[in-house]
Amino acid sequence: MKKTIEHIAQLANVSKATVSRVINNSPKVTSKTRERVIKAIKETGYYPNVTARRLTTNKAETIGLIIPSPQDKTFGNPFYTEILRGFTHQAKIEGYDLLLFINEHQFNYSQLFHDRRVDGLLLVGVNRGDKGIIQLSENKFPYILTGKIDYEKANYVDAENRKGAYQAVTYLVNSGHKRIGYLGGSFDFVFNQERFEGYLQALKEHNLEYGKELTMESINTEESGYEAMRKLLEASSIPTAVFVANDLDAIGAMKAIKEKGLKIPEDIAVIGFDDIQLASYTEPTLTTVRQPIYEMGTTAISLLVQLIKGKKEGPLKIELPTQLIIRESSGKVKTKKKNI
Amino acid sequence: MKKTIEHIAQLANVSKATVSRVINNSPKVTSKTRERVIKAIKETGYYPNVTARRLTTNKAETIGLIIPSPQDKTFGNPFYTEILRGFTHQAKIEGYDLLLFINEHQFNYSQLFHDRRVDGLLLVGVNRGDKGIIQLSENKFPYILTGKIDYEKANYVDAENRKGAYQAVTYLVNSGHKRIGYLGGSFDFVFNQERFEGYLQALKEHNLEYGKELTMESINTEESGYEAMRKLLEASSIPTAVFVANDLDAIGAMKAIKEKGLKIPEDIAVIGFDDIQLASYTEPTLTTVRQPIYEMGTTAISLLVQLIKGKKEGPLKIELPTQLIIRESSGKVKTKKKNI
DNA sequence: TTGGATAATGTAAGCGGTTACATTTATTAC
DNA sequence: GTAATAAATGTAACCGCTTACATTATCCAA
Repeated sequence: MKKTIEHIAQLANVSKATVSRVINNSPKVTSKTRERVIKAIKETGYYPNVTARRLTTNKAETIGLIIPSPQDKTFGNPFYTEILRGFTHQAKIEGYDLLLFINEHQFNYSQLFHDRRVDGLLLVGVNRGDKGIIQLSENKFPYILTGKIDYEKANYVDAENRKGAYQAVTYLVNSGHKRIGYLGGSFDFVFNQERFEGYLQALKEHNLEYGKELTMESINTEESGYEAMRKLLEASSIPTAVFVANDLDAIGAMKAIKEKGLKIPEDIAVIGFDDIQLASYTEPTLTTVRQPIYEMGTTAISLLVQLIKGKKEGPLKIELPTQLIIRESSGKVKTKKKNI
Repeated sequence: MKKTIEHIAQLANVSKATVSRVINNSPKVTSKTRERVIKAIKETGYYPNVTARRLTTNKAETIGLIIPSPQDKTFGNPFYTEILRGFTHQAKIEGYDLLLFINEHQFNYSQLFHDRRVDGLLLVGVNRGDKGIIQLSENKFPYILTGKIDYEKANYVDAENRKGAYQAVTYLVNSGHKRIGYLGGSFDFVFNQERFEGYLQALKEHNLEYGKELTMESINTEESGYEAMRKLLEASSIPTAVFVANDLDAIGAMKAIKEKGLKIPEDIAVIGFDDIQLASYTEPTLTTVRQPIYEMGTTAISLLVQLIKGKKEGPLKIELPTQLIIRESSGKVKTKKKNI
């Protein structure tokens, strides 16, 4: 038996409109009739058809979540799982459904708005040069990014990448390190550049040397971190500490260091970025810059909903603070053999 | 300017019905009129309103994806990320949207059908005693689980857990191990029990000892694997090999073993289960039983769509084969000092 | 040329809600 | 008790599509 608002109306001996009012908690319904309607609803096990509601109200009640293509190795990063937790949690609170999409084959974001599939878009891991975002902005489609891109009008929630990196490297400097390497992801993502800039800034402020031979690119997987570190270790003069712009690379890097027979942190200190769960279980445990990933997720949803409802206007730019979590992989620089 | 099928009809000088036929590739439209309509659609940048279509056709064109609660530590497991890849990929192919839900506060699955929010449900990481599933089955709601539960009519896609575990342990036996430990997750999940049973079966077939002191429970996180292994190592007589029912626990276990000053695989061999990406980057690299996680994802979606379309009927029970991936963490048993 | 069959197109109802506006009922003031 | 006013409820149009059925156009045979 199919149940519609009509049936409930008949059962409760009222009009469809009244039933609708009860469902939507309109104040202008007598408690007597309200009870009759509620009784009818309970008896029949009626649930309003969301599709019908969405059609009349012209709202999708839905947020599109765009995640990086599965092809993209970075997708396996625990960062995404964690931020997803924040998204789902907050979306439920705000009463929005979350539609999952993968960003591949130059996926046309705008279409999701045109066919009324979503009210807003949440984009994760977008390339800094992505042109689709400009289109969204120009069409005034509500959207928010997790992470900055090269578009000054973009709405985003990010972490204080530069500051976090700066703090980490400063910590290394204060521990006596003078030759500090850098391993990080492609500048295709702004956060990677910012972390690098934080690293550079810390070096400059302390008049420490910087050179190409101290840095290596990796792509945010254990594998690439491993390879990058191996290359770095081939140089004639290797650093006494290395700041790695994300934890997965850091874990790979630690593997390379240990394989070379070097000790962490005695021979080379390592600091990562992210503070993924795994960071507490490496050997040694990983000192790292914690991003408030979960909170970035909930914040992003809240802001997006405000954009959707017109309670806020873009551009929205939020940066949440990071925190240096000190564990075993960082340490004071090894005192050189005193061969004066 | 809002665009509806009406506008296109006027522009192309045809009726709404004809436009609808063109959109839905109905064969009964002259190529002349079809072209006129297509031209009008292109000119206006018209996209059909999916909500309206869904209301008339009474289809949500949507699959609900239920993932374990964020509270649940296991959610961070790379297993989920990987299976998600399979889901999104296949859902796109089949033309279904994927709605993301989290399974918490005794979430009422059935409601999603009643309010026509979804056409089917895909449930990941469901507890073996979950009663909600019975309700789904009895209501003939299309759904599919990844992983068996205690309900013989349940539809599921799983891996050959027992067989995989059996192969792994048999491999250890063939490498000369006689005292083989087991570390695995709670029997709240059937796959854990099956893996344990595979372990037991292999022991029995080779007349090897088995005892409580050889096994320890963990919960599929590095942390718990670490703790469980530590406890196991406190026993008076420790195993020469340990089969760990999932990779994250195995990684934690390896940490505990190394911390104790023991070598892998010389002192204790370790075999995991899953073959997550990380398994290739541990030290030593982890021998493990590979599940076809991605394929489990695509298979689950395909089957679910067939259930939705009435092309198949439950119960549907699929088990995909596993494969033993041999890396460094397993090895021949250390030859005892020959004190005959 | 005509008529019957067939293909193309149009008409209009319906999907299940919401809501502006109309109508009825209750409340209050005198 | 009645009129004026406010509150509760009802009526009916509408959201933007799909589709059964009706109508018109096209084609072919006789």
